[in-house]
Amino acid sequence: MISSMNKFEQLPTEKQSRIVNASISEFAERDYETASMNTVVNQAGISKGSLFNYFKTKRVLYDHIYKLALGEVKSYLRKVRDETVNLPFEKRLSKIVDSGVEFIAEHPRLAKIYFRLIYSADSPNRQKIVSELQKLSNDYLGEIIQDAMDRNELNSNLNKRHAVFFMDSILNQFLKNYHEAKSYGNADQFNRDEWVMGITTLFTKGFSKTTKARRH
Amino acid sequence: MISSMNKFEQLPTEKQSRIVNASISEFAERDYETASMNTVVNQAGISKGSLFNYFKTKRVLYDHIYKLALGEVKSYLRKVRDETVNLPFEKRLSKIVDSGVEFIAEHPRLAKIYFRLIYSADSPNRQKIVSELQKLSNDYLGEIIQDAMDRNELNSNLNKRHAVFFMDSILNQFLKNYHEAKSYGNADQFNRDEWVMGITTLFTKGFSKTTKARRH
DNA sequence: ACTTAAATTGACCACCCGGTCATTATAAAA
DNA sequence: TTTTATAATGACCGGGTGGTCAATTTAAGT
Repeated sequence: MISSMNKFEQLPTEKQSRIVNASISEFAERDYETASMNTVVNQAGISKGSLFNYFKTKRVLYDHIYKLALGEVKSYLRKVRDETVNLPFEKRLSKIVDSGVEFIAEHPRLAKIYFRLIYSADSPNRQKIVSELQKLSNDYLGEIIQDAMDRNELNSNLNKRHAVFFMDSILNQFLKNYHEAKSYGNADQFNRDEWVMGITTLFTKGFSKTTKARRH
Repeated sequence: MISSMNKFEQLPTEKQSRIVNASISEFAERDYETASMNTVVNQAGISKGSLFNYFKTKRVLYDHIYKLALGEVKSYLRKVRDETVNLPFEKRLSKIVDSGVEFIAEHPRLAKIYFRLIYSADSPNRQKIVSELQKLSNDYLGEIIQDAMDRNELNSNLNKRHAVFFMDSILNQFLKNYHEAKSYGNADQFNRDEWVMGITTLFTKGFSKTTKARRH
């Protein structure tokens, strides 16, 4: 197999992980334009020439790293999806939030790269990446919402595209805020259970008076 | 009054607006770190020394511009709030979205700066700015939600902090996507009325089966 | 041990940055 | 008109960037 990454992939794994580690740190800390290849080589303990031998340009290195981050996110999502297939919608939602929180705790730097991708992103190829992510989220949340509709937990007439969008907005924004609060050291203000309940309540019942009679 | 902006404010208005214009364009196009003072001076048609005479540093210029952008956004929000005090919640929400769309159409560069602020933001002072914005949104949407609660349009037991957060997430994300779709030339895929209805439906009724009996 | 091939290095390049300041052009005061 | 104060200029500075490549070190082949 003729991979464009050959040079890098044939390196001893220890060296590979030093480089990946340094790159993740740098791209988590600074956005694409301001991230420095010099910082990467210094922290990885290799020479500049070597890095540019393994990755022809900064762009290629960045592509490698963000794909890696996204891969981790995806595998986490897949895992929680598969582990909750039989649970009701509310429990599923709750588990998704939990697993997001867990992911952030375990991979804070990857989370930072992920949020940079979906929110900020003067990253190269932004348009392509964002539309890929929208498809991903659409497939993922779309499936979960469809399941809930099939089980009569959600209104089968709802506009799936809208529902996915709303859910995606809220989940990502919540996790991003949680992540930031955590890195600023005041995550304790978040009562996760309360928030999860809030989200599920919004999605199922909405916020209007439950006893209010509907006209006609 | 001893303003730190004196130098700039005492300039002929025509020159001021050339500088502000160029700065807005640059900070809309590139984020803080990569925005170039050279580009600004060239586009404004003034010398570098002059710009640094009016604004001591890049930071000071940026502060001036983002405050300007935020001021415009705020005045727009205030306007729609005041014009809709007597309308029901759903109509109000609809008008807010409309006015957001209108703002983006009229001030696309300011919108870009605004979204950069709330989403991306490796801007200087990010933490302070973001918390100011959260307070702003909290006051603004909080008031509208409170009004709706007072009129029995929304459940008076709902967690206002949550409701504000959810609404803020969805509104901003919707407008951001709309803005991006527009600048990529495919805004036609957005049926604004449908989306507004979707948002209000979510907020009032939620997405569960409406006929489903509630226990007790 | 000697030769050859491959991997690693870091000085170096052209370019751009934010910011400075001696010099020049402009306007006000005399 | 001449002098003085003020405003505008752009060459220049130190520093950082992504990327290159001749020179050197390391490893492999004989």
